[in-house]
Amino acid sequence: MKKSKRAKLTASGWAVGSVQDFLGLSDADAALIELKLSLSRSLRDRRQRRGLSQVELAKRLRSSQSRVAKMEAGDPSVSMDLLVSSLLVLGASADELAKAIRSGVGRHAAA
Amino acid sequence: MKKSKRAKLTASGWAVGSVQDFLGLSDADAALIELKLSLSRSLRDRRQRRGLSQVELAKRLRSSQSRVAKMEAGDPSVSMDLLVSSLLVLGASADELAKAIRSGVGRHAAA
DNA sequence: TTACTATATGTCATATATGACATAGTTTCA
DNA sequence: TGAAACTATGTCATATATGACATATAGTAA
Repeated sequence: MKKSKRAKLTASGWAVGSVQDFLGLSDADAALIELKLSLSRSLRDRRQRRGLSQVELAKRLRSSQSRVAKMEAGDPSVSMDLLVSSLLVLGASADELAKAIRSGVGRHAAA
Repeated sequence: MKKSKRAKLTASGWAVGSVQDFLGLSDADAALIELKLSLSRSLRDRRQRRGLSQVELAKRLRSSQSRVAKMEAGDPSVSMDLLVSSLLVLGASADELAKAIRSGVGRHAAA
């Protein structure tokens, strides 16, 4: 239950691998972070393609602009549930979700 | 923020579609639930293939047997983060995650 | 400059998830 | 039978996520 070792470093342009050792993250932890970052990017992409502002998207999600900003920034306080459900609200298909998953999960040894 | 309309009904053999109307779930909400149920099934599959008990898996996850049981039962109190990170700890690949995603997300109209 | 729009960041009260525990039910094997 | 291993379910204290708000920063146009 010490999943809070994450860092906004990773969201701010750091390669996860380089931070992983520094923070002592397990492979699975690192993979999860990469996955969520990938979903974050997908969300921003989709929103922008639709020409929506964060405020407009927040309204559709019954959330707030600040939370949308945090979703897109890969903030550690954002759950995968929120990211995925937001993508679904934006009409993301199973293929698109799967694609984001693939590009977000690095290879790691089986535990 | 009224996502708590879920039901264990869905986990207990009910088709999501039939419950969706009853609970007044949106398409995106229903898709998210289906997705999580699919991940639940994947988790049980993987665990059993490895010949692990819930207790043993719980130890690897630094969690408890009861939580593992809830994960596999599709309990509403279980987050997608926990499901995915558990699958990753069990060595699930990107392909396998993507597959679970695909089979879990039903088609729904773009919003 | 000012005013406006969009996005980012920090904080907080409340909602939800989590691990742990107790206990009940189930399966398996003598 | 019965005990042992496994799984399900309910509860709770604590941890984490959430929406909302304030405020800051960045860009744009007048």
